[in-house]
Amino acid sequence: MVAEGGAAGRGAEREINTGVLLFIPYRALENRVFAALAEAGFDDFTPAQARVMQRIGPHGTRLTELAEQAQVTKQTAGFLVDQLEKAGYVKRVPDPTDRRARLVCGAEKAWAAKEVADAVVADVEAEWEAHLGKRRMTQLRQALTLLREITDPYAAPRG
Amino acid sequence: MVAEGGAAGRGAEREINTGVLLFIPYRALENRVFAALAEAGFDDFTPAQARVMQRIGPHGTRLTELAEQAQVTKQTAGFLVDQLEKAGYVKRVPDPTDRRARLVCGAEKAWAAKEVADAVVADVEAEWEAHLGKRRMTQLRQALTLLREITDPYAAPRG
DNA sequence: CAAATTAGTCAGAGACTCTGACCAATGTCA
DNA sequence: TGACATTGGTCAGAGTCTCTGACTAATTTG
Repeated sequence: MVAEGGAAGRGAEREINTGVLLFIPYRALENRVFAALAEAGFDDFTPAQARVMQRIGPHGTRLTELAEQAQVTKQTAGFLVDQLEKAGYVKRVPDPTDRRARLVCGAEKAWAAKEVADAVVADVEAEWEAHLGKRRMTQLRQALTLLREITDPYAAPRG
Repeated sequence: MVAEGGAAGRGAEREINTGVLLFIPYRALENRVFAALAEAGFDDFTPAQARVMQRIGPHGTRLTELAEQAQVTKQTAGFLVDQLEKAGYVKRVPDPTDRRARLVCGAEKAWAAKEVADAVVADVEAEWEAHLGKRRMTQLRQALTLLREITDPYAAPRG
């Protein structure tokens, strides 16, 4: 994967795997958001839980759908939602259109946390833009959005 | 900004968090590499182990350094290296410069797996380039490399 | 040499994720 | 309508990942 087969060791950044290149800023952003949330008192959920919570739509989302989007099994998603429910971030309500299903909905606490998270993301994006320049930042987002078409099985169909 | 709440709804891709945008292709690439490795018979290690193995330099790397770069504790890194050692992917040799330390070195099996992985990464990058166009792909990598300067605590600082 | 630092291990616990088995509601189709 | 497959979800159990805390041993510092 990474490593630098024949190329020299530490200095040689010429051929860094694009995957790693993507992961590094992702991880940095996640860390920042997480730290800020903890500082704001939202320290009672975990990254795994957050990755599920993030995907809850404004009108609630089914467990199975959350599982697919987060790329975990429905059992895992169920486990994580249980924790989130106990911590007061989400609630489950019956799905009026299907008596088998329930909708996982965000609670007040979740929206409050989202507000904090959104603010940090905005900060970090601003820092990145300052470093890259406005043009390059826009290009970056455009390229990533385009890439999503062929890498995200759950991308909203364009058009 | 604005919580637009529609993040999960199908139409609203206007304000997708840059973090998610980074994560989607990263995950897609990782999945592809992992599937290809499994198909080639390298099915006896896990993603977590791979993330450590990936960071082993050509001349071996200390456990502590692996831990820092992979952003896990040294205990976790040690645990993962134990598994990799049992599976025959790495070996530990004494560090000639420090008798406390040992260097984690890749074994033949690791280089063989790396060859498979590199090939898949090249394939996927080619697909991405085909989708984005050569110019945009280059810009993407440039932007990410630049971003690394402020998001990767282990980036080679000098030029 | 004493003290502080650094490399690494051991032990224990919590968190994450999976497979397999299962139940209940829904959809399909003759 | 009634058998059958599908879909939404849970329960149980196991393996993996990760952390904190406490510890040993070698190195560095003064």
